[in-house]
Amino acid sequence: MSKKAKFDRQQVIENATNLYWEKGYHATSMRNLQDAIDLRPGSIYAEFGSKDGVFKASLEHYAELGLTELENLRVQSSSPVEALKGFIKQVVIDSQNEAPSCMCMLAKTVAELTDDQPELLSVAKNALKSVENQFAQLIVEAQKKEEIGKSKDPQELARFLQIQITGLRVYAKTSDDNGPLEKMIDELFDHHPFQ
Amino acid sequence: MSKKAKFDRQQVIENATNLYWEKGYHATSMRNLQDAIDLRPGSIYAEFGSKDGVFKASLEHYAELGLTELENLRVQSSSPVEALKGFIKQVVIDSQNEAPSCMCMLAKTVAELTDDQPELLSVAKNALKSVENQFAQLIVEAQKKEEIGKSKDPQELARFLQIQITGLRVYAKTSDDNGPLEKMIDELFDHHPFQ
DNA sequence: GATATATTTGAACAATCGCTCAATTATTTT
DNA sequence: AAAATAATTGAGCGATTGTTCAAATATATC
Repeated sequence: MSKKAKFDRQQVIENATNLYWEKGYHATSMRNLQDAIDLRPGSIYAEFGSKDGVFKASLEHYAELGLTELENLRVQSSSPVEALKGFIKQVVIDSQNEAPSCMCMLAKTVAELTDDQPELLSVAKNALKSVENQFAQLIVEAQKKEEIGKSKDPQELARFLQIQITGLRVYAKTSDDNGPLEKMIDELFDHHPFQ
Repeated sequence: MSKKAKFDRQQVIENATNLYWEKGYHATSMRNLQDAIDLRPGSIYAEFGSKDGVFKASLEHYAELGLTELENLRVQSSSPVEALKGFIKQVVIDSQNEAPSCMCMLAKTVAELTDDQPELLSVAKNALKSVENQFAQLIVEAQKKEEIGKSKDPQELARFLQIQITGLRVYAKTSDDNGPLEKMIDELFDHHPFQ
């Protein structure tokens, strides 16, 4: 005695993520969103509650995307350091052609939002921390395989990588010459604080 | 036979900059702006033409602020490297308490805007490049004083610093522990690519 | 002090904002 | 097929957006 047929929630979130990722939180209107995910207001508000609700779901989906990609690269490669390097090359270099924005959606959100949106800001910060923790885990693994010195602090190295990625991605948006960036990525693990 | 008395243009731009710097381009409305700079629409549009016009003036003022601050630090210090380090500490650490936002307004703008605002995006990119060039100039000076090896490419080192600053400032917004960041800044010039 | 002229004011424009909800549609159970 | 119920629709709410402009105001010249 009810109607079950529904839109594909995963597909809706994916489309919403791509739009928010490209335009950012404030520049994306609910009408932009309605077009992008092909849903009428009633359905959106029944499912997500508000514009913020859709954005929150998008942030979480985006973070999940990144973590999954990192896992995939880890499985494909026999070396944790190679997986990390591959991930960084992908987000800094490849994302310029493929992704909705060459910016990291989480960093972009942290940069854009203020304390007027404390919950969304918190979601973005926590997601960045999750990625950092995943980095640290791969670094621990690399230490076990003697790819990285065992005296190094994994969390410190992971934080260092986060900072490099954020800096590199913003810089990539200001420049059309990837050469210097690729070189920086290639050399990332060959010097301090890794060596 | 005319009326000359006018608002203080410099003060108006300064107030506009502080608001835009804090809230970003899209989250700042013309009415927010009217309140912050205490001008009615007619005066604003007569002077700046549009919301974009005010933002452009703010970006240019912000860039000028940074370049001036860098020059001041250079004069105060006998060492170009110390001036650079002081500048970085100021924007990454001190800005958290003092500035409208701990983010760099230029990086924040590059991160937020898309090709829908090509001119504003271009102004922000060019301003970042100006700062980078100023870094390079200080590095050349440091090489003459043997503070940095003469074999190093000043533009490459300047680019490296820009990337570090951007990464560090975004990270600072996600974390409340400045300790690791201060340590990173202190060690910045002691390793590759500087040494 | 009268006149001319530039500046400043604030009401108001059309468009869009996030969001609501009565009405319609589609599915499942009886 | 009828009844029950959940999902979907889209018109439209009040508020806010960037911007305009006629009217009011203030200053410089005569």
